[in-house]
Amino acid sequence: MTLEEATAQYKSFLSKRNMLVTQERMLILQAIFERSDHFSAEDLLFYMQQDKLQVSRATLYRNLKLMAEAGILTEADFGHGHLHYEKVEKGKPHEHLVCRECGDITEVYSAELERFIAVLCKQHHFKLDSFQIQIHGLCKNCSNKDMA
Amino acid sequence: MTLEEATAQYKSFLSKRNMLVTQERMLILQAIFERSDHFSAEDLLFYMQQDKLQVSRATLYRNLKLMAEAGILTEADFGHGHLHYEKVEKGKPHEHLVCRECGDITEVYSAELERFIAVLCKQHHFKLDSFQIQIHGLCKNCSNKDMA
DNA sequence: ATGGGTGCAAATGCTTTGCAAGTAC
DNA sequence: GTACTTGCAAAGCATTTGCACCCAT
Repeated sequence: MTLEEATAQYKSFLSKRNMLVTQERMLILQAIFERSDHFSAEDLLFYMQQDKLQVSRATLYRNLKLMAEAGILTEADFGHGHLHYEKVEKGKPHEHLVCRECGDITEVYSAELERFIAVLCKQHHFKLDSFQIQIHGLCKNCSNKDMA
Repeated sequence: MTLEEATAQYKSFLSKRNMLVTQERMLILQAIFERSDHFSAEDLLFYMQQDKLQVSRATLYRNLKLMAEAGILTEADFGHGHLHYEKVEKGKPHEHLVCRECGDITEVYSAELERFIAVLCKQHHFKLDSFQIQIHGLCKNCSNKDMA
């Protein structure tokens, strides 16, 4: 998704809800598209302040939640005490390898795995919204370090 | 795992670490075995206070973390603002269906799914500690209610 | 003009921590 | 006796909220 597409999608979402297109909302969207990785609300706040993109903490938190509802971002909790956000991408993997040593998060994709999730839901008459798979352990780098 | 087995395992863990077997630790263990489901620290605190099992909040939090390290409990974060704990059971499923409506958590098991996780890790040279699969959506009951 | 939006600071909720007193070994 | 533990209250951190002022429509 490009910034332009996201902007269009967000504006449409906002107008459907009778919500306003504010400078702050556009600034946040822009800042998110200058980053490509996972980020926390505080990360983005810091980043925006560096860049002199002025938005208050409260507004940022309010809008990250809103953008998740709008389908621009996904929210994920890796048990690090804060939420992670990332841009929604078509065909984005939902599998995360979280390293307990360096905290690094690698995304992986397995179509087969995803097919199984769907089957599992069907079996349990569960209406799937979203899913995430968190795999905790040691990444390649850190397990090499461990041996040294 | 029975209370007796868990007690033995915990005592062995504690002595390996030169930690003491206190009344509080035994009370907490006991309380956990009186419950079968998922619980949060605050749930358990409330429950224990009802039962006149006196343990302070600080001690409870400290010991839940410890019991997770001891392999008696597992910690899971479903993005509800607090951690969930549950007793470790041999062959316990790691898949959770989390209902966005009623908050209910159903555990499901798929050996096939678990096999895929292992393969995925191997492919990425990732040393697996643990994993969890969270599936968010509407449970059978709530999706029926929705239609009404 | 007017209803939603923003910034600020205070509040919240879960969890952690410093410290003095208590207890298992 | 001497660590390790506990309880208390205070601190910490991410996040939310009340409210007066502001701005997009």
